[in-house]
Amino acid sequence: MCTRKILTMRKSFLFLDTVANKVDAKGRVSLPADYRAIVKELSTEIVCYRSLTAPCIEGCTEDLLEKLATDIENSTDFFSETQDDLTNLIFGDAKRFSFDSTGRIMLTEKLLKHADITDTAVFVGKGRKFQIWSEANWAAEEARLREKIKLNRPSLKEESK
Amino acid sequence: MCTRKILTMRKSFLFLDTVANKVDAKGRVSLPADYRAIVKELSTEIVCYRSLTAPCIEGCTEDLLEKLATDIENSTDFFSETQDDLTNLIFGDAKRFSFDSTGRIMLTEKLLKHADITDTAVFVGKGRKFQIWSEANWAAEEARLREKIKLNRPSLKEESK
DNA sequence: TGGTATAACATGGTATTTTATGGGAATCAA
DNA sequence: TTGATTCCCATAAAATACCATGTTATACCA
Repeated sequence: MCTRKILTMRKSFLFLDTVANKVDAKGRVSLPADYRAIVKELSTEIVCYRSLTAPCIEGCTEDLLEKLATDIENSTDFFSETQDDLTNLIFGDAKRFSFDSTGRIMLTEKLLKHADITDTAVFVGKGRKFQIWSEANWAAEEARLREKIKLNRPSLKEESK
Repeated sequence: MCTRKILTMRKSFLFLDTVANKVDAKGRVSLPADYRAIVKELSTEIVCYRSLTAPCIEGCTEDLLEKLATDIENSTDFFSETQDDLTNLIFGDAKRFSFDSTGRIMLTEKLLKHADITDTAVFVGKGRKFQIWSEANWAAEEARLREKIKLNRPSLKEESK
């Protein structure tokens, strides 16, 4: 409630945190309350699509896709042909999801299957976007990321010593 | 109180000092008054996440993360793999914390555990960020830091002698 | 300068509100 | 009808706002 008020005044629209919510028999999942606050504030909608690179669902506000589309329109050189292809894939796959009065969305079979999600959906904030993972896949992914950071930033390793 | 006035007039928004506050059974801790003044002044919120390099919690204003999100957006392309990994780690772990009318935030189990905090949280200012340590871990860390400085800057050793 | 009144703060406790989640009725399409 | 989707209600747990108190720090005055 406090959050909502502050979001009303400011412009901070970051998807944060990691939340695990249950997927019930009907396929319903609660969108984390913080995420809902963002959607309401921006008067936009949630859009989800299969991640192109990982076994997870990716989501963002429709606003962001709008921005992406505009960027592509306006600059021919900024986006490579490959990226253009990727964009087509995303737009083709993306679907709009609105939540009911209790804050739940209903993910499709296609998405759930791509992410190996059966009974629990893990929402992972990514700033302007977020991802939805199965518990097992996310555990593996997080481990991979933390390992990678250690290797790529020896200076950090040094500091922690 | 004097602090607040100065903050109002100047643009000095540094987290300073070291303050030890109690963590109650529910995980509530008073955010140091000076820190709260900064948050209010900037009309932002506090965001905390597990330090990547040390057994402590790290915190900053949401503004700072906003800036980071924008920088990442602009510096790399929409589909960059590095961007993907980085954003997952940072934003996925970060959580927004708003304090109640008495100035307390409620830290999560995950964060407290990472920092070995049970009953006392030590807030350590770091300028734009701050850290939260357990008493024991902070004592060790401070000793380590002071020792390191001595070795790296013999001139200081000379003076203190 | 010293002493006292005042305000701010940390902290324990309690009440109220959100939120996640299960289940049922209503709506709609095949 | 059947199967699925949307809407609404109920509830338990968790998060949040609010109240009260002792203590400390600050401001004020003699």
